[in-house]
Amino acid sequence: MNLRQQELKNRIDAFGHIEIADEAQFFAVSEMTIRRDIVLLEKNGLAVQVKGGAIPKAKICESMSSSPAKNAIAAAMLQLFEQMPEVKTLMLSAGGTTLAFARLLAQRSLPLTVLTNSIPIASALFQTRCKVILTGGELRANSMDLVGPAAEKYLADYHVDLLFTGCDGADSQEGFYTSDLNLASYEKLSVKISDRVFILTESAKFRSKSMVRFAELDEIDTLVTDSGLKAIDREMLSRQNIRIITAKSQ
Amino acid sequence: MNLRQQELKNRIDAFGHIEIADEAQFFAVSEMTIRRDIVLLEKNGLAVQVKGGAIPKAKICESMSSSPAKNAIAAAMLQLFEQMPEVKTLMLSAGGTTLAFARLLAQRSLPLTVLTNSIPIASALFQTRCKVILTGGELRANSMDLVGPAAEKYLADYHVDLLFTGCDGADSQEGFYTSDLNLASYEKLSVKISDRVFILTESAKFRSKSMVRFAELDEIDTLVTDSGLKAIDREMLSRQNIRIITAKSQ
DNA sequence: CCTCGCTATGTTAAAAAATAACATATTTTA
DNA sequence: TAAAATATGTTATTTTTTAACATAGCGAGG
Repeated sequence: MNLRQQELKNRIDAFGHIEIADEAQFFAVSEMTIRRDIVLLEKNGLAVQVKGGAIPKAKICESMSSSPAKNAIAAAMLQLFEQMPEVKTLMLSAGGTTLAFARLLAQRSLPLTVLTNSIPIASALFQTRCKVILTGGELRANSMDLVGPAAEKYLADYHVDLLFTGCDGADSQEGFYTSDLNLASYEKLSVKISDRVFILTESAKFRSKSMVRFAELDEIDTLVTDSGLKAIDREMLSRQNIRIITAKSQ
Repeated sequence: MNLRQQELKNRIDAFGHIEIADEAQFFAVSEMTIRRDIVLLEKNGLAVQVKGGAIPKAKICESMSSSPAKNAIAAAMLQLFEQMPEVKTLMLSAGGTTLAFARLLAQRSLPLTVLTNSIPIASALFQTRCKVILTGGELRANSMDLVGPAAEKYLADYHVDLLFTGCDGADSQEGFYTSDLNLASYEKLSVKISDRVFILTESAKFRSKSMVRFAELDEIDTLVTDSGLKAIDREMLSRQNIRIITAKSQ
């Protein structure tokens, strides 16, 4: 990336948005050149091209995209949740499905207290009636979550009515897994401080145990998943008194 | 906002972006109608119009805009900072100028440990070589900062080489002020756990004390400001052994 | 029950912006 | 230094956006 492009990015960040015509004049080059610069910045994920110019690229924060499957699960969870008006405090662990749920929650703007270790979730609930408490901790390298001993120390002082969490792998006899060691330790503690635990996960996560188990079956209250869950898994989980909610695909 | 517009917003959030042609077909209305819906969403700050469609609006997170004055101060600070290679840990308090500094720091991507209570700052330093530690705490209503007893408890365990902070008001005899009571309490503690304190602030903040003092003059090491600082203030501060760095306006 | 005024939507023409293709200049590299 | 690669400018074409006007639906008041 050349100097002009570097500086253009700075200007986009500084001003919040730039216009192609202005920048062409500022740098004394043709509009086409600025256009090409913007396309390059967009390729590198440093800016977003809008009508007459460009704006800064939002990092994962708000822009983490969800899938129809995740939305369906989140919607089913919300429906269930609305039948629990007594719940006042909940905890949302970092994850795509829990983020989808947080976005739905933001639309309702209920007066809840939400504890989370996910910046995207905190961001989604920003400026709603929810009181948002973010655990402290170290920012993970690839997702905007907070983990580490500090986050856990923080958690130890809390108690919540409900925990909503996803998983990276699941097994109908063994329990629920995550692929990150730090995260697993954090999740284990989350389960401990919560009265009831809801797992929100796509059925595809079943039959693939990943690295570390963070919850055994008897710690789980409800599983919310899509219609792809195999009958045998359904049977096994029910036998362990786990309630299964199946989201109807959209 | 009607049902279609509400649902359109959901779809924008869910998919990360939508195309006008697709949505016109999906809702069985003309493209013009979708266009009008998008400009309405944009007016309400719920989405951003891009070339062939729309994307979700990033909340304050990344998009907090900076001014040339703030950038100039941040640039001066960076220059100073680069002459201190021995510094390994620093703390950045929430604020516009400190955010501008964090953005410059992100470009250098130095192997530092940064402690902050600001989500925008954490976000700016995400995926750089900086190790970012976010204090826990309650999300403030109007800016993406973390404050409250939890944040302070968190802070109490730390020690850093340098603190960078802004202020809402300053006085060359009395010290530095902020307008928020919770924030002041947090800032006081920040000053305590830092070896050296740098104040980054526009000269316009002088001669207007705001509500609560968080630092007295003898606690401050260096003031970085623009060329608008009055000679009398400059004199006063120097007499208290405060080093003054003047950013050249851009 | 009608008509006025309001709003939402659709249609079309004009304007603006983005793209693609090619020409020219500039830098790299062998 | 010449050839190749890269960067920039110019123009024509296509796409997207805007603006202006037409139409349809709907409720309030007569």
